[in-house]
Amino acid sequence: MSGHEKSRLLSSAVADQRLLQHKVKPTAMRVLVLEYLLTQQTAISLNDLEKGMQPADRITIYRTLKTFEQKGLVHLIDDGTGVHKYALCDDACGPAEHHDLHVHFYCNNCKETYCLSDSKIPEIALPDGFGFNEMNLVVKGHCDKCRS
Amino acid sequence: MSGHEKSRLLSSAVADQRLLQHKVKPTAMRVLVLEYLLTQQTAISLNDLEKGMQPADRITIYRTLKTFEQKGLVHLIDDGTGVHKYALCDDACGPAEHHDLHVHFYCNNCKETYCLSDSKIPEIALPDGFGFNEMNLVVKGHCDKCRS
DNA sequence: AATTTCATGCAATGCAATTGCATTGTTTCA
DNA sequence: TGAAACAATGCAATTGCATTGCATGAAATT
Repeated sequence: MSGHEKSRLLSSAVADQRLLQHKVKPTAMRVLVLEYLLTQQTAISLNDLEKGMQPADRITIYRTLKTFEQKGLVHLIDDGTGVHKYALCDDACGPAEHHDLHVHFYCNNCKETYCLSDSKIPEIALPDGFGFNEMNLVVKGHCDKCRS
Repeated sequence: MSGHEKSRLLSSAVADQRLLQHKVKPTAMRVLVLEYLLTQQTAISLNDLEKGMQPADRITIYRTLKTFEQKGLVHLIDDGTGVHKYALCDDACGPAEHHDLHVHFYCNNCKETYCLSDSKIPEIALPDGFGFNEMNLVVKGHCDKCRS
């Protein structure tokens, strides 16, 4: 390991830890992506991620996110805009299943997508014979910043 | 008006009525699309609509659906598959707003998308400062046909 | 050191939504 | 009625994004 590598690892011990916990090999790229995600308050698209951490290859980021998703670090959000958004999972998420059954909020004004971790999705009464597996609830409106 | 045209109009009085109610000029194309939609039990994609009523131009169907949506005849459903689905609205829908705050159900087995008109979306508690406008709730699982 | 496995980067593909433009049909109005 | 204005249609082309193929490079394992 080079000196540069070592110092990088030291400065990103948190990210490394998190990667290792989820059995993801902490490469430079992955640490960078994870660190960037850690700075975000809202979900982010591949495009914005690419812009924010240039120079970095779009496809590599894409595959990194896919790996993160499979290992339970990140969940993919479909907010209805047509473009995928990504956000860090709670610690409780693992490779087998995501525990992100929370509400997502899309602000029609600033176009940001929030994870409302505290707003749980209530029970829905389904017609007879229908069996529940997963669900996706997106609320749209104006966020706190855009209303004040 | 030709005899053929007249008989067509007579046989599709229901569709014509519905179009006129929503201030949509009942052209041949629009009547055909609406009649096809009336036969559907589940939401349908542009692709399937095109296949089902060939020969008909894909783009024209697309724009017809867009018109229907704007006039409150049809609502567009984002079921998370990435392709848009369309379904007829309740009579209560108008041009200004859609009253389709019902749950949509996607069957992971038969890939059909249902409008669960009777399952209303419950109140969601949002964080302070967040204002509600619209919402989209998609439940996924297995439908009644695929479980029996 | 050699082999294998994994990560990365670039190019290319695929799919669906959407737009531009020319043509045709329909309404309006003098 | 006839011409102008407008709306609907059809075809071609474009866009935007997700996704895959393939070749190179790095890392781990023996």
